[in-house]
Amino acid sequence: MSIDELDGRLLITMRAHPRIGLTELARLLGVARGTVQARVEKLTARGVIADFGPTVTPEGAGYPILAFVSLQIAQGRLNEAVRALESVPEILEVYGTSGQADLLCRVVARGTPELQEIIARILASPAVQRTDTTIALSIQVPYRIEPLLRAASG
Amino acid sequence: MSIDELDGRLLITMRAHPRIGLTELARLLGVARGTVQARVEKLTARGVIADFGPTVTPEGAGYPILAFVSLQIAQGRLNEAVRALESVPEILEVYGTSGQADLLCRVVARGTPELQEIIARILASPAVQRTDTTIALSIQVPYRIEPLLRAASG
DNA sequence: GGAAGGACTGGTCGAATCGACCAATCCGGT
DNA sequence: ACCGGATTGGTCGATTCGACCAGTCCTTCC
Repeated sequence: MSIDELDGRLLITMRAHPRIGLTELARLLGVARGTVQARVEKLTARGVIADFGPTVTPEGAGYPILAFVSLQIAQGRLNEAVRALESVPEILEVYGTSGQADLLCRVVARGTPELQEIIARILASPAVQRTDTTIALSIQVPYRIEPLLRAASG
Repeated sequence: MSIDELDGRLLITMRAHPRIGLTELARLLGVARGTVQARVEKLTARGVIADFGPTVTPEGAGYPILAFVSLQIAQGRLNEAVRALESVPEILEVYGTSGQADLLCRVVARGTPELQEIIARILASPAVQRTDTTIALSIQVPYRIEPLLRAASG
């Protein structure tokens, strides 16, 4: 269920050099190319590597506003609420949560007026009782996974 | 600052077929290969495509617990707090926020006991006054970017 | 109206990589 | 001691990349 030291170095190196070939990757890691090939296949099969696709940033695509919206849902209407949220493309991910709120949504928008529209659209669902919006004013630590990989494998 | 229809189809196709070559990609999109090549270069230069590296899932790497921790920071000690958070590998991203809290952290852990340790480590910084932890109990909508790309370009 | 610049097209070229094989070796667990 | 999985080091053909090139189309500017 976890990753070993070679897996960690492999993932870190692949992320640092995205276009690297298996041949040079094996050279950097100090192992045979077949080994690298087998490891990558396993990591992909186990779901450690979700995909190799390009990482698209919403900011770059014209959505500079980021907000976290927590929702309180009417009893027994969770699925109905989730279906409504799924239909909003600006909602990037939704988690069921512990605590005061029931759902937590990561939302992006082209601007603050559009953010207001999106929140209004969320509230339009009768399953949603209350919303609480937190706007991300600044990025203090950009998303990173390398330190975790080092900690998990080193 | 935005993306056009061809950019949108390009990104969606690249994410759907990560290992696709420029040749077949151009064929699928119905444009010349040189065009695809130029578009990809521009999207990368503009930051729309952050990287081509593999997407590593914390769950797969042995960190099944996901939580959002909001922090209240002592006046004028924001940078000090951020430095402390940076040193914790399980903290994947941190945003400065509006509202009651000052910072919002995305945290992963191997288990709930370790999560408690991480929160304790966060509170160990004198710049951090109060924490409020929300655990993600379920994934209602997994992270997605394709609907946004369709909306942005279509 | 005409000129200029950029984007797109369709083609070719050599270098490099991939993915698949193979037999031999190493290591841990039974 | 034995067995099986993992790793190694090597080769093979097919595919792709990245760089060229000249020509056409469209938009913008003079």
